[in-house]
Amino acid sequence: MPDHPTNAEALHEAIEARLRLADQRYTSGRRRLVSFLVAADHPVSISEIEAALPTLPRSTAYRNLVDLQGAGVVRRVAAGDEFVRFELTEELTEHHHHLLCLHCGRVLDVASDPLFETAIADMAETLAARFAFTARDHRLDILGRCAQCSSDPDSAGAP
Amino acid sequence: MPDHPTNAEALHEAIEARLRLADQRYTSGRRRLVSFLVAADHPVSISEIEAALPTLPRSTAYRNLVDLQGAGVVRRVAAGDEFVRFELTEELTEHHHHLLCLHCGRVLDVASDPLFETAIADMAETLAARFAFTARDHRLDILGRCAQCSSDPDSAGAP
DNA sequence: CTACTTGCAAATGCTTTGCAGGAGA
DNA sequence: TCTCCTGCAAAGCATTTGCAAGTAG
Repeated sequence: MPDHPTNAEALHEAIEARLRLADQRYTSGRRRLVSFLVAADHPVSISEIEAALPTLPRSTAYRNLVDLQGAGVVRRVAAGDEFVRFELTEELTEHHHHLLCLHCGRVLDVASDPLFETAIADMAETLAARFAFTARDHRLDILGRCAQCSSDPDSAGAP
Repeated sequence: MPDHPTNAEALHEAIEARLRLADQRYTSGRRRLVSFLVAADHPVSISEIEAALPTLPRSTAYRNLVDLQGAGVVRRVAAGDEFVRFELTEELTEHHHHLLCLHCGRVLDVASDPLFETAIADMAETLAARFAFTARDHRLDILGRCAQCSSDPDSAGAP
């Protein structure tokens, strides 16, 4: 029984509510942008957004992403060591980790599971304690080679 | 018995060797830059480098960092969601993770330990398998609040 | 000597911003 | 109708590059 929105309608309502709290509106442009983020099962780059929503000017996309971040709807993802990407915050989706393909730059979402999460949180706590650091969250990225790049050695470039 | 260089001299020799392999020279400027990375116990940003090595022009610093990356001496670190930072590769230091202060942006290195590493590697393997992804490495970032920012609520800004 | 490096300045390219018109509530 | 949003064009900035001089080997 997660406290996450469980269907598309509830999700959009939750997003609209968050925007309202920030005195912002859930316009059709923003809705298209968010819908794209929802449909993608991975963090998306600006160029993916541009390709998917050709009628949404870049400057508007950037500005919307800033606003959506401010409202706690979207967060930046520092992917490989390359491009900035965006995804819905975990309050709207679920906690997950990322698989980063070192070959093509693809980023995949992978759900963790409660056992792993407990173990990771414990480790994080232990490591943080050494520096009197207060752990609030963690991020686990797995670097390697995706299925496509394993079977097709010639593919290259970020998706 | 790590296969990492264990003292400063051996470290610089290892670095010089790597540069040679890439037909590059370990000039005094590069040595100063590397020494700064070694002395820092955390990933450093361009502005930190600039402050520490005022006589090293930015363009040269950038170019050196690119070359050092190519030689496997340095790697980029996508820290919080903010600035690019650089650190020595783990072949020259040791595997470690990062504590990211959400308040001031500070990034601290924290060594892991074999038990944790085994556990994390197993998890990574399990999660990767779900996508036929070949895990090669992992990255664990712990997000929270550093000791300084916990005691002094007013501090702000990246170091 | 020959090839790699450096420093300056100019160019790039992503991201942000100013402003006037348009849209949401 | 008041406030927020959008689009275009211009501005900002971190990073990269061209080129001529410097330097390591």
